[in-house]
Amino acid sequence: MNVESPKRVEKIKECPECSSENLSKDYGRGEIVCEMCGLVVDDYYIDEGPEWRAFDSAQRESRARTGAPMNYLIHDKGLSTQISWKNKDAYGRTIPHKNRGQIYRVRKWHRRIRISNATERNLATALRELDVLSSKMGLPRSIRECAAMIYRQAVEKNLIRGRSIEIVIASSLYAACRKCNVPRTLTEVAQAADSDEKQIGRAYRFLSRELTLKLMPTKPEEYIDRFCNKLELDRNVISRGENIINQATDLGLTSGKGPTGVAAAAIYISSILEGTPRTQRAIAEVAGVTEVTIRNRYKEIAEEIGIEIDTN
DNA sequence: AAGACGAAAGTGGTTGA
DNA sequence: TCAACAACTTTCGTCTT
Repeated sequence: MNVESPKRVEKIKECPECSSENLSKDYGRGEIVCEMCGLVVDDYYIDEGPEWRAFDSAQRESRARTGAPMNYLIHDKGLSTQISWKNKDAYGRTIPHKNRGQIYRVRKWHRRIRISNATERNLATALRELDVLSSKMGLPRSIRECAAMIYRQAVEKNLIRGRSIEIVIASSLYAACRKCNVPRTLTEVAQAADSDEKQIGRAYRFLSRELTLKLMPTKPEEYIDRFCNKLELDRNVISRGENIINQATDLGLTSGKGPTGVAAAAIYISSILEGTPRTQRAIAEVAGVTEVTIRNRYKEIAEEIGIEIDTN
């Protein structure tokens, strides 16, 4: 862990350029930006004090640090050492001249073994990228490892050629999330990776076909928990929402429909029924769909299930 | 002013010839 | 490779509270 002190030197209160106090924090990028003149006041904004515990995924996400823990998941698991270029032995004694040739050869081979070929080098940078990306998204270790495995397989099968590491890493991560039943939407991954959603999607489809990842289409209820957390809705809404989705699924209302849209509609209905309504817009935003889609879904569902919704 | 509603046109992806 | 198609989005005007 390349950790320096978590306390930043001092808190910056105003923009040095225009002395405005409207500074906004961009956690995704780790920057503090002045809203008046657009100056990036601090581009290494990471820590804002301790985050003690995270009770759920939303909190973890909002509290997580952006930086990359540097050690695990590095291609050689961070276990490598380098032989120093000083001609000293472990006790600091100078190595006699007659042994220098030997030491030199050892060093040379040691380096060559460590990051020998192109694939290993590729893997090294890729896994570093994976680490950055997944900690940005607040994903647990198990998913990183899953993504790393997928990526390794892709490397072994020579599937990366012609695709950028960035894109393949992002799609491996997306696949891993689905495999572990903690789906993130393609949009979310693309935003965090700061790259093109279409490319990631294409790479993902390619990977899943070539590696036969056999991933089922995502089920709407897997989104409910996370969306509800973001909307600060309690357990009752979540379980009622899941209930609604199950009913809708039994009635065949969900097949062919976008899972996020269905989840959003279920949450909408459920939040109203539980007395803690959220606006369509708010739900649409966290779910990554439009209000119109929510409307269409929830009308279908409400009608079939026989739930009446008063909008008064 | 904010939220919900719905019509109409547009978009990107899948399917089948 | 192309066209048809369904799902979803965008946009915009209207209605309600």
